[in-house]
Amino acid sequence: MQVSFRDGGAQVAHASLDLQLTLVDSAQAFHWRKVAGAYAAVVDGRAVRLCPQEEGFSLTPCAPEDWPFWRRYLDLDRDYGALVEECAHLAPMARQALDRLPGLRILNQPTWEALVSFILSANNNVGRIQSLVAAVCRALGSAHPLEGVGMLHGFPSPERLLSAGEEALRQLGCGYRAPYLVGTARAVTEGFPLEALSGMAYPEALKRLVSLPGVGEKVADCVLLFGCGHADAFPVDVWVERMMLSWFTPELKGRKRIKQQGRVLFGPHAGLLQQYLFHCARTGLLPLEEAEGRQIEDRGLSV
DNA sequence: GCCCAGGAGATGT
DNA sequence: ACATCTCATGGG
Repeated sequence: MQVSFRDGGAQVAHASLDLQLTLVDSAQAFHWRKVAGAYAAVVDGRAVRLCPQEEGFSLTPCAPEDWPFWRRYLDLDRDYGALVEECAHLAPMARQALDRLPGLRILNQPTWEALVSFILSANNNVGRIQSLVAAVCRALGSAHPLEGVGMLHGFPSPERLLSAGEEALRQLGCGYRAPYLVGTARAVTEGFPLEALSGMAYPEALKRLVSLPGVGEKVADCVLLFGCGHADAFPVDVWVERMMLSWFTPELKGRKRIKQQGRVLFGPHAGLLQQYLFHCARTGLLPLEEAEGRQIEDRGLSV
């Protein structure tokens, strides 16, 4: 990987990052806006535009001192080839999922941003999560102008969510998740150790997260995987449940047991593989065996 | 109208 | 421990 800085931005030569797949289609983040073939968002207060280039991508603006942040966010230091080798012994569907999605990387998002996103994701579909996150950020997040893009909005701080209140969040379309967001924001302002989660052992970090309102085991695992660097966290939603039953462990009942099985089968990077499998199942890229009473229809996921 | 969506929380057994 | 309900909201 080679990086050069000019005109206030960074040019990155990197063969293995698919921006559309990683930032938009794979549903690990919901706030990236597509603008004329590029991708724009505010992350941790930094407005940026990512643009695919021949043999890599550009990042604007990006001062040299900001580069380590984005490098970490995009998980560019991980050897995804090693993940493929780790999974060589697994069932064919696991290797196929990895083969089918070159350039999918697992983001390291700010913990608070992942937490807000996945509280809003509960019993909701990807398209609506995207528009809901956008509405909350636009109404309550700080505005950042970006040349060639217009105004971008970051995630509102815990203090801002708390002062906005439940009713304002309902007005924005959060529904019954509004009080969850307010309660979690309050806990964070009162000292919940968000930044310490990445340094805790997985079971301890999970226990802390599920103590927050609106955070059950699935949401907690998403926050740990996408926002705390816990690559062994294994979120089980409806798609992962269907996928596991169809491809790996038929007749295993209950998401708790499916998660346990996934963690044992797939090992310390189970969460990374989970994301490949999740995307293949949800988009129909790899075929799910038809379950009782459910037709596999063609879902248009143009986004 | 019904069913579904990267579920969580409360209640009952 | 497990099953069942309800909770907003919008799209198919």
